[in-house]
Amino acid sequence: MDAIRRARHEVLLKEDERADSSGDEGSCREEIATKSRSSSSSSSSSSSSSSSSSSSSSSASSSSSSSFLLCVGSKRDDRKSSSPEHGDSGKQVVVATEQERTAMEADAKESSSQKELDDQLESARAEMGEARDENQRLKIYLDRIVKDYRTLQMKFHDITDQQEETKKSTDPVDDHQGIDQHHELVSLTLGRISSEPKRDGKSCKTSSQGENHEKKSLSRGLDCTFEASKSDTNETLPNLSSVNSFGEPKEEAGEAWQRSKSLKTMRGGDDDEVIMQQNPAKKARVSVRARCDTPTMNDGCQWRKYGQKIAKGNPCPRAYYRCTAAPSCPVRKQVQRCAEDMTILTTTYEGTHNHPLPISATAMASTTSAAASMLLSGSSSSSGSGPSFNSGTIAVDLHGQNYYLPDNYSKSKQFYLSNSSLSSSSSPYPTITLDLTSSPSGASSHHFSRFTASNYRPDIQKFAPTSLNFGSSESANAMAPPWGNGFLTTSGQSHSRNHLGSLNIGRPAMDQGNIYDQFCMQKINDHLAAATSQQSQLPADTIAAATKAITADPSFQSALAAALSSIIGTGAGGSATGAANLGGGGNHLVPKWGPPVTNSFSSPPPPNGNPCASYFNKTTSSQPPASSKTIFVPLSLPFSTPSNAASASPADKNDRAN
DNA sequence: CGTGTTTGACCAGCGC
DNA sequence: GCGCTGGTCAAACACG
Repeated sequence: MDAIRRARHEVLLKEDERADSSGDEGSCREEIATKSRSSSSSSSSSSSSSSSSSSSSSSASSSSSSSFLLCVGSKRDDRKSSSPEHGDSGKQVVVATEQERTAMEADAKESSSQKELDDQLESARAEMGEARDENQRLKIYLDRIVKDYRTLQMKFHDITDQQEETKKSTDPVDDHQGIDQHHELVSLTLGRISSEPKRDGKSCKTSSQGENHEKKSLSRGLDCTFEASKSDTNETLPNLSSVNSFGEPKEEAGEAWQRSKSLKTMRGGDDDEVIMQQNPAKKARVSVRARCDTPTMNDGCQWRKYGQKIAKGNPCPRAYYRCTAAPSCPVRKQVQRCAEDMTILTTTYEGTHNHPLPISATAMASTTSAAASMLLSGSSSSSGSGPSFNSGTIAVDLHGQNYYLPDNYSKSKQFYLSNSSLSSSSSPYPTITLDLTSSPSGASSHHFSRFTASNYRPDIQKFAPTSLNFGSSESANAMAPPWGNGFLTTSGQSHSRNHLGSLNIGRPAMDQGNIYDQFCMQKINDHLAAATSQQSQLPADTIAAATKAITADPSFQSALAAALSSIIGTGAGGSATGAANLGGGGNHLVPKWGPPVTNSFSSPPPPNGNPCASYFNKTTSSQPPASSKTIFVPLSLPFSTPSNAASASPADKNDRAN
């Protein structure tokens, strides 16, 4: 009781402190104090008629409630102490009985009020417990961060020491090795270093400076916990609390884009400018390669073309689009056809929408955001690619869903920063490529997308292809492909029907009213998060583990079946309504199954001669600077990939049949 | 007339 | 400093 009272008093004191302070610290204590404040204010409002919403200040109301609590205790003590007085004398007895009667009446009144107080105490106790738990969680999280930081710091020192030793021991003429090691160090710099050898050479020239810079970058990245990258100049640290609390990392890419716009294009207003100055350095691009006959993939967003260029090395023009769903939306995309296979459309997204998206656009937005987050977080975590790098998690916020990826996830080197895996080799942005043009072959793979983040290290060729199997081949056959062309750009209505059965990194798009999709994706995501959080020894198998977890869940399977039936049942209803971006293919609502493709790194091109796969093989193997790593991550990307001759999947047939 | 596209010009970054 | 390239702007144009 005493402890509770003390704790409550502490809470109230904190409330007073909060009332006094400006509240810009954003620390854990502040958060708890905030929580306690809300709880205490609610309890105080229930206890007394003068609620906190009245004209009296919050501190006054809180102090009154605290004194009230103390008063209750004293009354109880008075009652106990007054009882022995009853049997002293007859007169006193009469007086005592009268007193007792009045006391009884008072007791009756008090008992009711005491009940209320007990309730309040109970609630306060519960609130305190919650606050304590929250505090505990935050403490654990903070400890983890500090631990990670120290571990990485030690690792960094080890690496630098090793580099020094090797530099001393090896022939100084052996520049290549030095460069390689520098690459290794560069990988610690959270991905802002270009892969171009010239720059590396330049970095080697100023090795000491480079090391300092790298250390600085690393430390800064660690300070920000999950910040992916930093530019070289004058960046300010982002709001730590916002990063650590996983609140809205959504804005990161958008802010990055704002920075990329440079000063001349600050038309977006003061807010954007402030944002740009606050968080200037994060830049992640997500490239999506998909077969698409239409001029652009239909990802559900509204885009306005603002430019077109003939990029070097590709006769196909590159189109520049800007999101027009909101005037200040920083998201842009570049659309370019693959030079070697004109059916492949490469869409590069930059930024994150700062506005509510139509349901039809959430899948792409979530996926790209997730990929960008993975890229960024993976880049920061890939700094610990050394063998002894351990501990720590990567948080990937997928539109409100936080995933904690163990460090082994990053240790598997599944995600890399890159200049770009696209033809724009000079792009300094980390780019992750989601290849939806093909899927791995094999019994366990049917419609998997390829999730590729190209690496800026050509000397590293560690591939960790991982395929996700959602179960038996029958169930896989029953599953619709992750990308269909149900998404309409301008209609704002979702007609997605074909994003089941695939692992959606982000929040899935869904038919309005089709909760099965969401449920399934939620299931998948949850399972993936659970599986990845449990992985410890075999990072390359973690997704497979997640798959196991997914497929092992009968509820998921039933939900999947329900979703499928729902999709099939309502499939005919989802018709294209002539989205502007859909072009001639807008009428085709046939889901597309990617042709079976084997692992592009270890296996020959697919038998059907998928040019995209061959292209990707080229990009990954024959092009030295673009060594990429690919894992098979089924993505729920409902692009419009209409009218494709290669589309002959069972789901396709089903769709046509319906 | 409003909206979106086209396209030449412009600008910045980078390498030589 | 110059040229190249990517990215963006904005006037002109097209379309419904």
